[in-house]
Amino acid sequence: MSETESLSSSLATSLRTHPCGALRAAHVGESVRLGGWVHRSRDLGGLVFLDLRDRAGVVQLAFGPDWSDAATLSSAAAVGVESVILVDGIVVARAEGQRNPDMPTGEIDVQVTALRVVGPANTPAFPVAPAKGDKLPAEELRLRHRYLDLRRAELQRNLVLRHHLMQATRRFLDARGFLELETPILTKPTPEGARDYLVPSRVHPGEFYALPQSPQIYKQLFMCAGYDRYFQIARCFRDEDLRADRQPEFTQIDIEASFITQDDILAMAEALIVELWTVGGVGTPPSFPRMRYADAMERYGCDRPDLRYGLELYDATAVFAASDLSFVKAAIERGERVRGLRVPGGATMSRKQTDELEQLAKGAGASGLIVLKRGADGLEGKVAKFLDATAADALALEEGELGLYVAGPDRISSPALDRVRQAVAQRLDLVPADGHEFVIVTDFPMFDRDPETGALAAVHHPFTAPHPDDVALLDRAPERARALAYDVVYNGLELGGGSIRISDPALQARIFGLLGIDEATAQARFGFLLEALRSGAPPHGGIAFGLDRIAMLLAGTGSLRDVIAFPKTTAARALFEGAPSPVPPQDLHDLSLRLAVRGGDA
RNA sequence: GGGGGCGUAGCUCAGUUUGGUUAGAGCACUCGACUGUCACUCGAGAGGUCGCGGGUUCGAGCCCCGUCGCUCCCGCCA
Repeated sequence: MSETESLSSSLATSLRTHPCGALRAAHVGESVRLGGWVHRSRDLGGLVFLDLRDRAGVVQLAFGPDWSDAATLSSAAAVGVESVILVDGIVVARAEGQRNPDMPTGEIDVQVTALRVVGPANTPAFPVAPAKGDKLPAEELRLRHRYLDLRRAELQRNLVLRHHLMQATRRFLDARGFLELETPILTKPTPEGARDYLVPSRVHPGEFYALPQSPQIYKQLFMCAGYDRYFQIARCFRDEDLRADRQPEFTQIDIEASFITQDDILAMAEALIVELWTVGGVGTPPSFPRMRYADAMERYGCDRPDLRYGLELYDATAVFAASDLSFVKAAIERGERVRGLRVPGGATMSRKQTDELEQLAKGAGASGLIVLKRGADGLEGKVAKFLDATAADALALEEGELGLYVAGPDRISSPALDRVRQAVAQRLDLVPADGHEFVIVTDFPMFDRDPETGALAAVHHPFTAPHPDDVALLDRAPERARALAYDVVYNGLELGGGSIRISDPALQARIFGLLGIDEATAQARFGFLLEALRSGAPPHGGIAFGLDRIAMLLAGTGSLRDVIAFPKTTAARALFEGAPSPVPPQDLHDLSLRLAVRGGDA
């Protein structure tokens, strides 16, 4: 309401006195001039009604012989939907029985005395005004005619929300002394793990810029330069395959600060998220629980656990070690474990449903899924006969419960049980629709080891500081060393993450060494960061949030395409403009490029 | 890179199971009627490369092969 009121005065121009959606009973008697799109029209013969729409809302225009001349009346009857018109008229109160309680402007009409069609519209490719029961047109059409899709109330709401989230972010960070600083779009190929988008240099034949996957190195340079609180609503680019929640160009709320600890960053990050969720109309607790990575993996099999429901994992190795299941005993003798979860009420699941769960577990690499139900007479299931009478109690299975177990190394059983847990929660409808469960996961490992090559890779990125207690582990058992890295998790989704960075050049060199990056390579790839670290680097760290995903969650939509004005398709195409596209041979020549594939009809 | 779904009028869909006359419906559109509608109503009309290419067949929207587009998922995305 307050937004509509403030729009009312600020949107007045030489061509209009009010935005359409702002008119109310208080305006009755005023002469107004309006501009907008014809939302719908109803021609009753002697009377014509047009619904006029702008971004503030919809108002009904009334045309009639007592106040409109014949020419105005006939052009009102003839104008097509989605045409842009300018009208002069008088705001009148509607008679009893003619009011529309479903419209904010439903108390009044604008009796039009003059009409000008300034932007006639062809019949739109798909309807902008929703009819009850109408399905959305195909995504392809919506993208191809994006200017029409963006006219729809739903997308306007989403983009307005996105705007408010961005402004709230700027206010919040500005108030805390953060400087909004920009970083280049044409950059050097980055140490991130995703593929880079490359841009050929005309001036330097054979050389390329990369579009940034994130401003990571630049924000550290800002810290070294003494700009001790930085933020940016930064566009990032990654040339990887798309998903409903993944676009090749996306926006991060990128934050970095100096002279801080992990707790400082996380307190600030919590407060920002609380602010954004408030803007989105969703209440949150003032601070979020913390969970160590190792605990998250042990209890949920996942580094971003969904805490809206229980179904925690537990260790059942001892029970199965006492069984006659040879394949399980063999696994246990190899030092592996049996872990699983109890599903209250799960004994009602059909064989077909539990088979599907097993397929999920196998799809995640597990060799199988042990399914046990506790009925009135004890354990049921394919392997029940290999377990003794005390097993049900030892497994803590109550009557009516389903137990699901995976034997194997944790690196297999965790992801398998994670999938099973999520699937069970969905099938049994255990996920509360209005649940809002945050958790901050800390103490991520520094490295993981490539199972084939045995090489270490940075879990976060190569500039992440090790946990001070684990520095000694770096040489002895680097895969056990924890990092000062953290993620903010909401309903099982990663909102953002970050780390404390290495500010000691000697330590940074050591980490590069562990990652197999030799000095020459390090110098070539990010020498300028190393030099900065050697030139007086403050302790610093930061965090980055996915703005698109946050907007998507708060808008209540399942697709990033609904909160991005001009998104790409899953094949990374922009259908409205037809990008990417072949370029004329001359352009390639100027860039010293020759195509190895034949490119289109250019 | 792999797997699933979808593609028929401007839009949303039916028709494909079991090949057989001229491919239908609702909305939108055009024309006509209508002075209080708000998804106006009523009457009439126009509108089709069944995504594209090839094949099987006397005959293909329907079966087969290929291909393109959109979408969901796996891989991938520190």
